[in-house]
Amino acid sequence: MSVRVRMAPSPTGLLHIGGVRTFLFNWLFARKHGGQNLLRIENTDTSREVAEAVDHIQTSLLWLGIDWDDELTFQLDRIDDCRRVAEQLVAEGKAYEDEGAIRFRMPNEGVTAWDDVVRGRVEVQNETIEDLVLVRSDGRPTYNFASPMEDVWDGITHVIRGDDHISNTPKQINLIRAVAGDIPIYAHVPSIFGQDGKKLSKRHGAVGVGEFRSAGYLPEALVNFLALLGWAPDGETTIMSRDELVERFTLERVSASPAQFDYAKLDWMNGMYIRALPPDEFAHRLILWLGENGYDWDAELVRKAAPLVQEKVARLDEFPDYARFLFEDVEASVDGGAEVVAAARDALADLEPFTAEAIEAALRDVVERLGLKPRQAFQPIRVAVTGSTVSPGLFESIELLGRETTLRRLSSASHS
RNA sequence: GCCCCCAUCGACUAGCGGUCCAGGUCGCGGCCCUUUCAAGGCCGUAGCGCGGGUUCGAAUCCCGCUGGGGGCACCA
Repeated sequence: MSVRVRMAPSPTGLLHIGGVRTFLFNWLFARKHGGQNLLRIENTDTSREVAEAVDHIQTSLLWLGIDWDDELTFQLDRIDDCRRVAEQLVAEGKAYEDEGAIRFRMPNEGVTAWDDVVRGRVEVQNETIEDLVLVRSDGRPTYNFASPMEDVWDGITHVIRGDDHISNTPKQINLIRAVAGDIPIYAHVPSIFGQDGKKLSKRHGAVGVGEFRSAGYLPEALVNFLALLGWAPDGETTIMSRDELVERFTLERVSASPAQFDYAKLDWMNGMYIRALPPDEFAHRLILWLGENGYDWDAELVRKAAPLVQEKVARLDEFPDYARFLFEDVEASVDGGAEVVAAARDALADLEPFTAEAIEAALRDVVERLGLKPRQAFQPIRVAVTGSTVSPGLFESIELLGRETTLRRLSSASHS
């Protein structure tokens, strides 16, 4: 039997990173087995907000490269089918009316059990399960009715979802039995905590996919990182391509214990991916990111500046701080070092050619003449030219800045 | 209160009875490189929650405790 799984988000404003990790596991599992991965929106109304959220969900997933098969479906579209099933269950005596709602009769004795792929066998005493409301008195089916019914109708073979659904599972199993559907295989993946061990929330930083995107994370790095949260192929490998992830992923190796989201490690991994990018590709990503985030910096200049910062940044949003001096005026006040700054100005005034190599030779010459240590000499020049004590390589920076602007900043700083 | 789940360095994890005085990665500390910041290289730091069993032998199996988490809705 071919594998069929589903991603079933609620249409809320932001796609939570914890949910995305669960969806990623679905996707990896489906792709690994050549199966299908469906996208099913668990909506209960059709407001404009929902439409926007659905849009946002799709955009976010596609940005991460998590795609789906077939058309996406909406829970709301199947409420009539749900109602019919509920009526049938009432007719069969398996459900009953209760103050206008329809309730499903749970068995009163025995146990309901399943072999969870990540947790092993889970058993629940039936006497602890209350009769489940299938249809509310206003006629709308409940989640715990609609969701398992959709799993049956969609031919879902494996339900891979968050562990907050564990206690729903025995209810859903009993319901599926009652309608003579096939019980899917369940895999309950652990939740993700913030760095204080509490539930991941806003105050931990980014939690929505969009926030990670605008923070300058690369989707492939985020996917790699997320995959390793609660899953590991062997305990040694950390950097894995998407293909390798697909090839090596197994549900059996998903951990049962919750993981904390470590932003520092994500940053490290993102930096690894950035440095591994071909320079052209890095520049391309930068240009796109800058455009998405309100910078109208000259693309050609960005392309030239990109190689100077590629080794230095962990996230794309660090680029502006390094390269701003190339695009905007800077405050160049040097305190101390006026002498070397002035000498640098003179050395560069007529330098030909105005290349990093020649600039370095000229400046090193100045440093030697003045009897300074490189460290002491270059820092005032750096501050004068870039307006910051932290910058890309000085000589390359000066070449890119150009003679005219460089001289102006050097002059201005040496007179202050 | 009742039910269910979880428990290895600060973090992510490997480990599925002996090969583990516990391995990898991030972080952190030190050193090297160096025009700043990074990157890179090298070295180091740090852990099996507690108590009982089972066994010749336990991080690995069982029970209890403690600590976390989730659920007990006409929410999803």
